[in-house]
Amino acid sequence: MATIYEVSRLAGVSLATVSRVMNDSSAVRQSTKDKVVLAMQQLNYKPNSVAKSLASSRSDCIGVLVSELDSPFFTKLLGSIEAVCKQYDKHLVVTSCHNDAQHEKDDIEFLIGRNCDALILHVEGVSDEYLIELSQGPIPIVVLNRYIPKIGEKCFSLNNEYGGYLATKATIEKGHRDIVYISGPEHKADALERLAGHKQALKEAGIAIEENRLFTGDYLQSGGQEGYEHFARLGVPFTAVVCGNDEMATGVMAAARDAGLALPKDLSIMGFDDVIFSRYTFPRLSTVENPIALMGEMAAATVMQEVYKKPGKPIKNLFEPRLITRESVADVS
Amino acid sequence: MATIYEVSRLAGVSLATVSRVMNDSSAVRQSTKDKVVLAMQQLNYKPNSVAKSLASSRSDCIGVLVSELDSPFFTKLLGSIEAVCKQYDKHLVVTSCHNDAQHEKDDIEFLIGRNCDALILHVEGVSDEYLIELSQGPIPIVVLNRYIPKIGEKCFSLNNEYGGYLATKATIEKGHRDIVYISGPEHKADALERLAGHKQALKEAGIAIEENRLFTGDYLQSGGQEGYEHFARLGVPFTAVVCGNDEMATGVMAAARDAGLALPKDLSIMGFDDVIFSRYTFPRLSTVENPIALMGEMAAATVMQEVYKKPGKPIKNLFEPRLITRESVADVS
DNA sequence: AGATGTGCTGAAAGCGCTTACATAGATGTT
DNA sequence: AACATCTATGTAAGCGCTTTCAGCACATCT
Repeated sequence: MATIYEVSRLAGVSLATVSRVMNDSSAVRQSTKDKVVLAMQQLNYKPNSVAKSLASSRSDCIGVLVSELDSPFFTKLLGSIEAVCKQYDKHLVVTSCHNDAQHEKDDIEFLIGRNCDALILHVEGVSDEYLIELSQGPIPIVVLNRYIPKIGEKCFSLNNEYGGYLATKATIEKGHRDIVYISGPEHKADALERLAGHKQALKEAGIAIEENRLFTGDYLQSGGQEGYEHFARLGVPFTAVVCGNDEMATGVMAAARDAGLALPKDLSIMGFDDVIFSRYTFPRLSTVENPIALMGEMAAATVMQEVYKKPGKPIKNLFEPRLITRESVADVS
Repeated sequence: MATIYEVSRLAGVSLATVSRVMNDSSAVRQSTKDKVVLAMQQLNYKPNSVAKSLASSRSDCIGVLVSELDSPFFTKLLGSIEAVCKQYDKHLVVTSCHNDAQHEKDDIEFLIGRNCDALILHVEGVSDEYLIELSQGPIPIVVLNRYIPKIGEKCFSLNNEYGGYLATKATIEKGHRDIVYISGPEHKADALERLAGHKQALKEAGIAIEENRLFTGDYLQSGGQEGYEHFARLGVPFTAVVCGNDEMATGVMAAARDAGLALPKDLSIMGFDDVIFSRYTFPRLSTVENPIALMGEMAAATVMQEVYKKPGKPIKNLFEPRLITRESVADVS
């Protein structure tokens, strides 16, 4: 691999000039520029971005930290972030840290050590305080799916509580009163917020909130399956199950169908997130839209504007959920 | 950020010794090591991996290039690659290049310039020759979903033709004779191979291969939808549609259902890949297993063994598809 | 006693680039 | 003609590490 030194030799100029041509960081006479460009082509010169990064303490890389890689949720997120970055010629260093605070910290430090220009974080293990402190450090961060008042302008999140409220309210409006809820894991803030919204809707409708109508799942299909079986075993009567996310909703679908139920006639199911496959299920899943892609886009756009001073559209931090009515919730009124 | 220099000062040793402690690259007396470790802790020292990378021309990073980020296929792939890398403390630099040869080349060069220790490539634009040449360069590569004889041991791929054969054969065995096929894009090798397998199965069964029973889609849901509508408009009779991948199969499902058909009674549908949501559909999709996760794992394992000299299980390069019989293909015999 | 080896440590030369700062030449000003 | 002002380039000092080489202290062998 040719280095800048060889280019400068061949072109008969100094290192500094070559560097200036590469970055067009200051004026270089056209004739000189031509010589340099020619030399670069002849040597098939490719700048070494590691050296560049060390010297300039910039990297044109954005570190992204997500909980998992292999879920439709993160797929959507990553895809949208990448699309924005690509547009501005920035690159992604992706790490996934499975919800464990220490892992998350390690990964964040790794990304910082990589000279990432900014960090986009979807973390659930570390504390608010840690993130606040981090945000005061030299490297800009934005956080996804989490709202921390002190650094609100760096947070991109959904009004989960309202989403949970919408889901259950819509179910009630279809005439359901015997509703069970399958929540996401207790250590996830969004799961708790959605649950709070659910309870709010029940309360407004004057429906009692009973502990045996709540099951805590894992946000995976298996959680939905277990939840359905749990309630069936318990013998509580229910005509609808509202789920903390779409994956669990499909789990319920599978389990209910295995139990011989016709959907949605015998059982109504409500999801949350509107991930890609929710419109492929049968019956197509009624759910709450979570504008994940938009959030990712906004997060990335923020970085472009703040860190790289690129012009851009105004930024939006808080997203409102929207009910998506398909066919999985039957009318029983 | 503290640097190695400050650590060496505080510990009263040389830079070299600190470096040796960090990497335990050669013997250091225990008492010296203790001093260094203490100093590191006191200064909360974090090594700068960019500097490390420049000095050592290693990066502990593996470059991954995929066509898209936001598809269940790549999700599965990335997830499995990441899992292996994490185990060995290696990191991923992910890029996506939307099937365009020039983009792919640019991205590959970017990754090389990043000092990636190895490249895992899922590319469809660049030529075999380019990849062969690349593989002779200083940086090791493996290629996914593509078989290039000259560098066979670096390729990880599925026997797509046999998979296509299995899918159609299974459909025929259920008694179908009027079968249409929705293929993936013509520029994708795997799409063509699957189609070849399909034709082979037809031939064996003595079913004529007709051009108007073939539609070329885009591997997306929309392609399935368009395909169904195309055939419906054309008026060719068919009882089954075999699809180049699961996403198009779900597209067919949606379109067929919109047209008022009962599935699978009125129309049988066969997919390919067994991506995550294929078991969530209704009827659950019969498909061909594509061990994507396993392929990713093997690719990553190869890198660990070859590049980092880690011990590991034997590597497998060629994968055999397996029929997964669910409920989307009805028996009409 | 001298030769040889062994274990640990330090000095210093990079890795390939950026970026003050200095400088030389051209131009303008009085 | 003397000076200031620009503009375009070069010089050289890093960025934070790794790694070769040499050297020192000590033990071991003849």
